[in-house]
Amino acid sequence: MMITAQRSLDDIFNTFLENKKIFRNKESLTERYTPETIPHRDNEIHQLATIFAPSLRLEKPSNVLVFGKTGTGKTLSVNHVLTFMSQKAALQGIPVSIVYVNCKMKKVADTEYRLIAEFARQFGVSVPPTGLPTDEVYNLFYESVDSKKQVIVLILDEIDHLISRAGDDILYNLTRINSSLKNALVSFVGISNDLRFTEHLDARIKSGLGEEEIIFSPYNALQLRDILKERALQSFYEGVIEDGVLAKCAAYAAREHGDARRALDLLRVAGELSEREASPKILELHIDLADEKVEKDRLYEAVIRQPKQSQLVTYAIMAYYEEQDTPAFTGDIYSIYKGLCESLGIKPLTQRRISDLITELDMLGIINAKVISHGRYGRKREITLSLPPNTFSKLQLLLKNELES
DNA sequence: GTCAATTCACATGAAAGAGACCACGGTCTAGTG
DNA sequence: CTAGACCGTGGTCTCTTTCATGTGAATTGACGA
Repeated sequence: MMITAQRSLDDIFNTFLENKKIFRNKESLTERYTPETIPHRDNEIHQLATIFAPSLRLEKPSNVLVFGKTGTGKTLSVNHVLTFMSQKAALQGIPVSIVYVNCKMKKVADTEYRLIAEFARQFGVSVPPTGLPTDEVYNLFYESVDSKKQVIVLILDEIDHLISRAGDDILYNLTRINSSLKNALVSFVGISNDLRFTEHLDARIKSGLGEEEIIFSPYNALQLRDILKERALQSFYEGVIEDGVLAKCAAYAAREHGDARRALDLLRVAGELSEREASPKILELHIDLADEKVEKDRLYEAVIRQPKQSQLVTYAIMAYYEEQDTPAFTGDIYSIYKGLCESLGIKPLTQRRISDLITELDMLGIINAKVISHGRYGRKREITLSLPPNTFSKLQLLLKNELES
């Protein structure tokens, strides 16, 4: 990167043109891409298919909960099975509809109202983004769906997110939808990243929603390598990948928790890096660089996208560590934060709120916060920055600009 | 020395408020024939 | 007479504040050996 910055523009474009390209089709390394086959998921796919088969006879399939860490192919497999099934149903003239909703999408489906509204919308009813009572939206949904006998499968991706934001009443209402419908049959697929997600649920909901449960275990390094091999075939030209690169990439991703998405990300970024360097091949070195870059970009991105108050807190934490080596506690951070607010002319939030913001930053991986009891000296959160040291100053500058604007 | 009570400095929960957004229905106004 | 502008009401949603309760080990102080 540093090298390219010093070369003249002409040079850069020339080398880019002259160089043999590395990517054949970058698309197949991105998240949007749906592969034809899903390696190492035969069992799960088989289970899913068995569960949903009854819908082809217009019987209500069981509700399913699908668990697994990110990048283990949950969404992919579910979509794969259900699209296949709906195509088959369409051929035979069987009324089966599949609706997919990602509950994590902000402003789309992260509250009860929006979720039902989104369902209704997918069935062709126009629902205003706000303003209606929630049961009104339920009624609109019922009307749109109940006109004829049909099977409907609602996929709720990242359902744990919905629950944590909006409580589990939603699920209770959802599981009772069938009793309000005369013709249509509705069943649910809940997809969750959190394995312990059902622990906090009401028992009735748990049994209602989780009639069947499927667990997607993480990929191991070997399986990841298979996946990478397959995708690499489509996305890169032949011979541009040095031996051992895929294995290393797989090993890096397996080190986290067998996240295929991350593995593909790494490979893509490594490809981009080597292309930029005008290297004819992707080398193992590029995987290392990519690993660093992916992590760094994620951090920057996360910090920049925070609302102003969270950024202020982050800034306060960095300011603290500029002065001190001892670990920071909530009280320390709060007083720095208050000082910052004063100098910027912003009304400071209460400590209660800051405490929550710190928890959020921790979950995003921007900082580490651990509750430690210091006995007589209280129970505090020990806050440390989880930044590689070389990113510190850059991030600080970035934040400063952001805050001043 | 041992043990339970105390204590600190917050963490964590619950509830409710503020302010933004929006739909709907009713009322008012200006323009039209 | 009617289309459009303009309220008022009631709804959701996010971010906060307020009030209340919980927490875990260092410290304290009573107790007995």
